[in-house]
Amino acid sequence: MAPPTEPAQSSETSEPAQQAQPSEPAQQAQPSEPTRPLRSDAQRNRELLLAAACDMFAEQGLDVAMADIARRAGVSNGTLYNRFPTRSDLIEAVFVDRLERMVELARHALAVDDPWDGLEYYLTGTCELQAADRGFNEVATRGLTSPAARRLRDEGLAAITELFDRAQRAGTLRADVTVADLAFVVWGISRTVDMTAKLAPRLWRRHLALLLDGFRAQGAHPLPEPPLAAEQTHPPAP
Amino acid sequence: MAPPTEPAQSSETSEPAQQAQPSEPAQQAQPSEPTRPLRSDAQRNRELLLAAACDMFAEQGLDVAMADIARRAGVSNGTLYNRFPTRSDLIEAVFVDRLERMVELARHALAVDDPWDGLEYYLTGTCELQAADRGFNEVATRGLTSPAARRLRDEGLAAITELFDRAQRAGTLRADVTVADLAFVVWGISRTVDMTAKLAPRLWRRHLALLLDGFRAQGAHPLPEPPLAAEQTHPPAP
DNA sequence: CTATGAGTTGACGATGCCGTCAAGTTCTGA
DNA sequence: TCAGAACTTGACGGCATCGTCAACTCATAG
Repeated sequence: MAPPTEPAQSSETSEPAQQAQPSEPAQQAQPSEPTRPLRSDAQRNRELLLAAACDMFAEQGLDVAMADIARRAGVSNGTLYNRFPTRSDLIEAVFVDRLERMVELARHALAVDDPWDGLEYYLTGTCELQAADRGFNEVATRGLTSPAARRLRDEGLAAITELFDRAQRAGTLRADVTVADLAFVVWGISRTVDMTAKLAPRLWRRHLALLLDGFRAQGAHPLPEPPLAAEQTHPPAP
Repeated sequence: MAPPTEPAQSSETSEPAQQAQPSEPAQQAQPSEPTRPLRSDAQRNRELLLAAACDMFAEQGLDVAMADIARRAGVSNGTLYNRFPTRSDLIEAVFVDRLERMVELARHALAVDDPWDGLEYYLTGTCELQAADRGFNEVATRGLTSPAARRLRDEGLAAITELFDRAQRAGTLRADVTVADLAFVVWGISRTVDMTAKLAPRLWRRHLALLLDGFRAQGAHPLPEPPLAAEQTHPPAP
């Protein structure tokens, strides 16, 4: 099977390219808690808010003023707080779909024949998501903490681990790295994207290529520190 | 000549190890502008402020409240603003000495016999400075803009360029990288330091080692993007 | 010793953001 | 159609930070 071509699209424009407006079927149907459905107008407002937040996060980062989001959505700040009591709630709601995309990406990557190409495919795709959306770039480093997000993260992690093992078995990925070391990719590219989004929006690819060469088995030199253990890669429970 | 051993000290403690309290001979003697010397008490306050700022920047980053710095120095906020009208002024004043250290480091590195070792020595030293001081870690990515800082930066750049050329001539550093690509090291490690200073204060060394392996000529794969040109690496004039 | 101006003080107004709530509006089920 | 619950509104109080300024203090030159 040939590598999927998806992550080749030009997604390093500064303008976040109107992506994946969240249109989930409204409030999460937690099996354990039968929350009554939202009233129709409330539901509409919720979607307006998510769309507004998605746009503003993408353009200005996760720290935009809550009131600005409400204004952009065309509702009052009271409504915003009604629907999403904390900023975190809003962030989680906006970015779950992106996590889903990452999981999908990892599974696609497993379908790539050559293990190294698969890994590269996955990382490029992930970084493209980061480069396309300032908000997601921050999310990717800070991490999300909701149970739903954690579940998705674990799913993704499983796929990536497989991706890693495969590439190590093939002898192309150096043997002394762990999935935890992928944090360096996310973190590093994240900063480069921050710094160069305006000036040189494609430069992160160069950073990625260099770092990736450091992950190759060929010519690897011993590493000075043990990897981060058992995924303390991300913040404690909500 | 054997590699100097300086950057081996354990400077990755979270507590910034009381380093290099600024004790410069008071206000900068600009040759063009014969500013009258500060009154003795004012001079003392200036030093108290620099010391306080140095500590607080190191512990809490560059965004600490100005009033907190003044309080820690034992003076009123009015005095702080008197001495340093803007936050930038204060930051520049606090961190010039660190820039000097970086220049020094680069020159030391040139004294190392093996070109690659010299490069590694320089980068490790720089990153140790970043890891030891949250404020400097931010400065290293944002950059300073005062004329004095720019001059120092250019001096350092000259030394590093020589370091680079030497290593490329020796064939250990890959031929398709530029000094501008060192930004990836600073930026990347900067983020890793941010994320792991509490949890795993030495982990950045692993990140550095991986990235450094990517800079080796041996087993280099072609890079997808041209390097950043002529040093737009840093922000516009003050 | 004293006059003078450099330096200090701390209260103050301005700004921006957060999150709440009582009063008003709108949807929905009967 | 209508009652009542769900939802919205926007003004408000609270908080933190910034930078200023008139009144005061103090170092220094003469």
